[in-house]
Amino acid sequence: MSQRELPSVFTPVEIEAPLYEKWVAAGYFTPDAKSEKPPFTIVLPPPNVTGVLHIGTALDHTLQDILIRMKRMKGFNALWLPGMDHAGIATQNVVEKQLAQQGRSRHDLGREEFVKKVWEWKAESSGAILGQMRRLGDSVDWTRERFTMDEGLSRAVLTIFKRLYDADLIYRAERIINWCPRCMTALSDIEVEHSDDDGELVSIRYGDGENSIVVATTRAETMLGDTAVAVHPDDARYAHLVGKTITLPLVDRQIPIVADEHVDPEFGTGAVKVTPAHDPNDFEIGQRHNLESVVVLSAEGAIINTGTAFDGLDRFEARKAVVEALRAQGRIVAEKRPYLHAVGHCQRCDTVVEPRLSKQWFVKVAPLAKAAGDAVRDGRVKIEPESLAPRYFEWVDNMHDWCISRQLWWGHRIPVWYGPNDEILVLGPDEIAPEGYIQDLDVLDTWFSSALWPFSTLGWPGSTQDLKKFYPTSVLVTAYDILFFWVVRMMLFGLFAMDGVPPFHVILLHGLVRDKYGKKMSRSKGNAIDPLELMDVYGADAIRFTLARGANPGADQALAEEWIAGSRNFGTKLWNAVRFAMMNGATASGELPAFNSLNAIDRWILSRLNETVVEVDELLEKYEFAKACEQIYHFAWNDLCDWYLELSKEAFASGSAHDSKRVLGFVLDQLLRLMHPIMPFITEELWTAFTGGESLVIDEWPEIIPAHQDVEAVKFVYEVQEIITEVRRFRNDQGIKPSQRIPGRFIAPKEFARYDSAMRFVLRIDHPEDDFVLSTTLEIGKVKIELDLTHSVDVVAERARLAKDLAAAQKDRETAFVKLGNENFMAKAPADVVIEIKERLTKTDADIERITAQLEQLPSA
RNA sequence: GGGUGCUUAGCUCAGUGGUAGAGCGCCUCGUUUACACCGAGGAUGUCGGGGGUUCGAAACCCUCAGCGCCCA
Repeated sequence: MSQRELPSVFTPVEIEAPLYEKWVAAGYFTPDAKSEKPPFTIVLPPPNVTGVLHIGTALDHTLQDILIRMKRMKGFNALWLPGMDHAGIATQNVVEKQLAQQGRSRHDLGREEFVKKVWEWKAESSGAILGQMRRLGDSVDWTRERFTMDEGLSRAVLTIFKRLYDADLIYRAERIINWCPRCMTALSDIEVEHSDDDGELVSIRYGDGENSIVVATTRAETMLGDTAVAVHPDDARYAHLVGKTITLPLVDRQIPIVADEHVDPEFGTGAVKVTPAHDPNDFEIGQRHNLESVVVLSAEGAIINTGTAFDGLDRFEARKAVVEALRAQGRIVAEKRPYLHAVGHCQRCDTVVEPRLSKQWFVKVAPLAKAAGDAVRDGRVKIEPESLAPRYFEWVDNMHDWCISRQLWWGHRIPVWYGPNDEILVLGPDEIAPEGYIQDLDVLDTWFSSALWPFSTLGWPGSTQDLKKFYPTSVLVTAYDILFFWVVRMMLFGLFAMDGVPPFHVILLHGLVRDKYGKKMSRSKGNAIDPLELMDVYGADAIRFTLARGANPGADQALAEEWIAGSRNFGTKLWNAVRFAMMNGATASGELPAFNSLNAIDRWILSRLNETVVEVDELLEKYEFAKACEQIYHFAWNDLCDWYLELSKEAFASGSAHDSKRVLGFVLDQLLRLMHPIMPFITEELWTAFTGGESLVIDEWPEIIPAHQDVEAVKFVYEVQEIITEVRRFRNDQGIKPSQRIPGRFIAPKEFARYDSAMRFVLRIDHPEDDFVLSTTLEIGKVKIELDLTHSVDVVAERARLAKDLAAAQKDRETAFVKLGNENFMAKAPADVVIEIKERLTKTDADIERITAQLEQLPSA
């Protein structure tokens, strides 16, 4: 196979896009459903159709791509299935904003026209993230790309809805739900984000004189909808009032005072106002005491139905107005302002969410959540890292019923028809409603369809070949903060729809990407990092390697541009190493020479390579991405570039490196394979140039060769490294420039003779000539090196250097000596530890003797 | 308020009982024909505080302090 010359400078942006297009065109990412190879499946947690690639997504995708590429190289029938969800609220918001610019609303268009507009928008402007995934190198199968609103996936939605309804797991009820007055829709609990906001806590006196009671609230305007005051049944302060009524100020309604166990007598005055239509706890009190629920807030968040002057006021204006009116009546007994308290915000638009009584469709979660919890408890699904499992249990074991109605137009319309006499009819995919029936106006929560993703994308409810082959999926990869958003929901529906077979074997959770100082990234703080900009500068491989290298199991990682530059530098290093190898005739073809016939340095690098392959393989299988990257980095940069190439240079230069050319070729070939899942572009470019092969994407994972494990060679090269490091240190301490050559004599056991020229080359020590004058002797282990320094030795520097070594040796000796003198240690420590300490004592004794002798030989300063 | 983490070199982090590590940063020297996106050498830590267990603790236990996250 022929080699292709590499340019001297590596330019990632020039090679990446063409390589990616080549891979896609060749169909490398498309698995064969008919293949007998074992399947390995990942479904991409569907990104939002309005979304763009941010740094957290880049991490998520990098980890998935590493796994899928490794498995593909290992011979699995690997499928990574991409697609997007339709993101009901977000998408509708985008299109509504566009309409608003033309001064129109969706109501001007009507439902049908509006939905058509959204589809048009989707066709033209959505999916930016898909293009960005290509830049990152995601090896997804584009031929299987799906969208939650596709015909097939919509069919899945209708099917599951009917099945759940028939199993009594979907119901309609009037409940307190989270309402976003801006998006004008109900939200589920997890679409609400709580933050501690400044507010006010006002204490209001209801009633007068003996028959008065003080309640406190942060939402004064809701008092207009109060239908009771509640106190604890054992609270003596209010015993005389329970059962009586009191006049609700401003509204002049008589409301009862009820006793309820759930009131905390310690909190505030021990009395609470009860607004059943606008507070979940109050709603429950209302249920228990048959209280009326008075809705006083409109969908837009304005006061209604009170018959007071407040009707029509926005809730926040009303809050002030109500407090003023009460103050005018002398009913405000206390005010705390600002008062820090938890306030719910709409995840999509940040508007303050209003709890509001309304009729919605719900999924009865308890039985499904029980199954989802059990699947993890009994080990059918593994959460990685295991330490995050409690978080999962905490969630599934306490999950509330799931409100799935959304008052939107973009999404799957709820497949429920209401008959003329209030009949309720739920229709499956191919069923048609009778004459006179009207379909529910609402659509389903987007996650209702995302929850089906692991099997709807494979053809369910059809019984397809893909479904048989690729379900259940192998691993689902996501950040721990969105475990609940879709992973739990996929579990709920997967177990239900697929007869108890969970949707994935492993849930792999990774952390969040933070800024350099571990702070959360945000646009407003200005510390956000845009992966796309960074890819322009450093290339996709650098981003991928950096993110993977920071990915410790389940832990957040800090990221800074400098670290990415470091990864780019690593790529450049590798590039130059391969270039150097090719210049020197390294080859990846032909038989590897018999291992035992090789010199120790070749055996050492093969041994280190094998160790690295074994470790990286194990680590990646355990999802230890950071440690795997560390191993690769260390092997490539330190072992291979710093030592092997340096120690081999002399042989390459003198043309005596026949075997080493093949060894180096083998090492690079294997290393590039090992790195390919993490840095696919540069490895592909180098490997195809170096080996002439077709593509690493579809080539084999590096082989593990136990016969290459050579402890003796590793030990020997370690000694060589020690010698070289010591001489370099001496040269440095003496202020001898790296380029200055020195005559010197090696006095060493014969096993070192073969490497004499290699060491001389690295150390720039020439063979002694007739005029050699011995100036100083270095002793390192078994080796003595006599040097002729034309200028005299810097005695002071040398004395300092030796004194430092002596002190270190003495300190080590002392530690070992004390241990060995400790009876308890000798009696209780394991034998191998005792032996190790004894050896340490012997070695330090010898070192001390040697260094002391050297010091004595030095002329006095 | 209930859970749950974290605290190791200037920064970001590894290290689950046997002489404290990595990357980046820092200091010195250096263009030696792969690479200055580089090479060589170097400095830097009472492992948050206190107590305990152990022959031996960064690691195990208790306690205090600080920071974070999730849920309410």
